[in-house]
Amino acid sequence: MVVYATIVMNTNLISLEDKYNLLTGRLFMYVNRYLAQKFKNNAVSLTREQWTILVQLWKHDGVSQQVIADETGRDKPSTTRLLDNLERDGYIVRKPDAHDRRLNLIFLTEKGKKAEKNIMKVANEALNDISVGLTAEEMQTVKNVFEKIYKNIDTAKS
Amino acid sequence: MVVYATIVMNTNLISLEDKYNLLTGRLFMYVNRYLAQKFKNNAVSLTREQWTILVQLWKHDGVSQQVIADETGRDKPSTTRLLDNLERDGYIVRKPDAHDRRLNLIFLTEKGKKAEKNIMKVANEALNDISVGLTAEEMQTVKNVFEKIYKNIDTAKS
DNA sequence: TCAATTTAGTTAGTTAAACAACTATTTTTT
DNA sequence: AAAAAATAGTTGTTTAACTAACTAAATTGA
Repeated sequence: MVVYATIVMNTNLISLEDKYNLLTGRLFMYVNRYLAQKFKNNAVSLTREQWTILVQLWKHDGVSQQVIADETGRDKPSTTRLLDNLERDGYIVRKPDAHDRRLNLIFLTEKGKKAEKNIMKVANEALNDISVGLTAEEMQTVKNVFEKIYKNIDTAKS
Repeated sequence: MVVYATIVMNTNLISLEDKYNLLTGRLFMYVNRYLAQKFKNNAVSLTREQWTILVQLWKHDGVSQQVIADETGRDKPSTTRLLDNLERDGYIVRKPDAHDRRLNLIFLTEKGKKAEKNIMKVANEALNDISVGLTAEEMQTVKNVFEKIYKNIDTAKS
């Protein structure tokens, strides 16, 4: 009886309640909401999703939509529509690739390039606001846990 | 110079890159996708969001929409529409409160009650799949970090 | 008591994610 | 070289989040 209980505990140390609370997206809903508020209060008219695309483009633009989709973990239709809105709002332009006519290469406009400094200032403030009091050790653990979960999902899928 | 660098490091031990990667919703997107896939493969025709509402109702039904909104961290319009779909699909019914005619009380139907066992079996499998190899200590740290972030957001808002 | 405020819920409009189905182009295979 | 398969991107449809504006009912407070 005691032995059995021990075995169960060793293979499943974490309550379903905990897993439920940690993995079902509430934190991200709140973080998203906070970032949106922060953007709004600082006259940054971008969504979090648009911002994640721009973050990639500020590292390197002139890449295809598929590259951006992969870098941001989205599917193609979601990426198409995010880029539609970023193009409409003048942050990016699509240019057909000269060597492979299936590809659109995505370039930042002047507006898109100039926006980086202020937007990242606001975004970094938001990230700092919400991570007050976190230690490097805690952050490392969270990072490891997230990595494990990514791998678990990848394993389970196949 | 060295002193200054030390001060900066002590108050900001965590890289922006790390904060960005951990707090911008990618894990959640993948978890959501995995849960949706698991539901589909097991003939559970619910979204993650609908499921989180049912989880609350399985604990106690007969509560108002506002209570459900608060319990699941959503605003009222989102809750209204999730309940619209759950009602359309026969999992719940709305009944006006006899004592306060502003309130709709939400009750599980027979279908809603009977669905619990199978749906939670599938959901728990998914939660177990993605948390393979996590230790209780890691989980506790993640829990603490999430709590800190909740508090930070709450503080920063006001 | 009755006007003002608060609370509960809905509706409208925008953005985004998912899947499926589609076109156009390139690459592979035979 | 031509058919088949793979790749890039778009469009349509459903679900869900957010904000703002709205109706109805209850509470408050002058």
